[in-house]
Amino acid sequence: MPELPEVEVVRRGLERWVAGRTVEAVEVLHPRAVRRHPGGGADFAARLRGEVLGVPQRRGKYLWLPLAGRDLSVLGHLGMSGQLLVQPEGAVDEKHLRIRVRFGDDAGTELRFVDQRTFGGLSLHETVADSAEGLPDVIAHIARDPLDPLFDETAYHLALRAKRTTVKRALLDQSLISGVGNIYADEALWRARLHYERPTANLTRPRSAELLGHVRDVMNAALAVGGTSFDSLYVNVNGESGYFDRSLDAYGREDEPCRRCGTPMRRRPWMNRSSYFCPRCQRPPRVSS
DNA sequence: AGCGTAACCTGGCGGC
DNA sequence: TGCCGCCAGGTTACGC
Repeated sequence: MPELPEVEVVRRGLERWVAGRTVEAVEVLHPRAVRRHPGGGADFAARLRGEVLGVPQRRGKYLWLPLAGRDLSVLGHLGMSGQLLVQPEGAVDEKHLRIRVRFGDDAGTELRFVDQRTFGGLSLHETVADSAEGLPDVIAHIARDPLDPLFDETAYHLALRAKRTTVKRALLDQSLISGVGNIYADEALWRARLHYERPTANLTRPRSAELLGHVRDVMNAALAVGGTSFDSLYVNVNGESGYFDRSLDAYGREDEPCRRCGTPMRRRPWMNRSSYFCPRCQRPPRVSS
């Protein structure tokens, strides 16, 4: 499932393969793939035609392509199963091909948005007025991510202290810190030896700094090997799978021995998903909700 | 207001 | 063999 490292791998692929190219035609093959676009599929296609794509940017799990010389950006989110593929023109359509972008050059490739579960999509938005990188206005509420040099660590800590919630919820709250999903949340919590239901209100500054360090470490490790893949759904911009799943310490390891202490790892239903943890290294808070 | 939960969606898989 | 229910989870709408 694409989280920050996987999206960054896609962003780099787009930078190499589509930045600077001029859009010739857009086909929207499924309405849900453009449901965040205010004008619908026909409007999306019409407004993108003729535009020149700038250098792709990313914040958390969102990525966008600023349109050259315009205060507009194409915003993308991969959702659960989205892929952005650069394919040869004429290659057989993928089963779940949702959007095709053809270019007015002779490079011989096109950009495809493929998405089985249709949680992801593309849309066109005006950019925030003072944003040099062309931040789309609809994601202005998304916090900077932990790999962003401008991420405000002090503000993050103070927000954690002010919230009356638990630590994993706070890690997944994209308005506090972006880019963290269920997988990297469990990995960082395991590294920090924190139970997912620990209240954030009494986290000390050193403890939250340590947790943030683990979030950065696990994301950088994933980036180094090109993202994570658990099945054939996630591939990068050129259709290459990542290999980070082989080095996960917590996620998906129910009943397998903790890599620190050997205790069988556990899985608990949590927020319509699962939390994986070591019952010995990650003790639950005294008062569990 | 702030926090927690349900719904959106598809296909793989286990069980019967 | 085939069908049914469960599971995966990022985001947002909604309710308390």
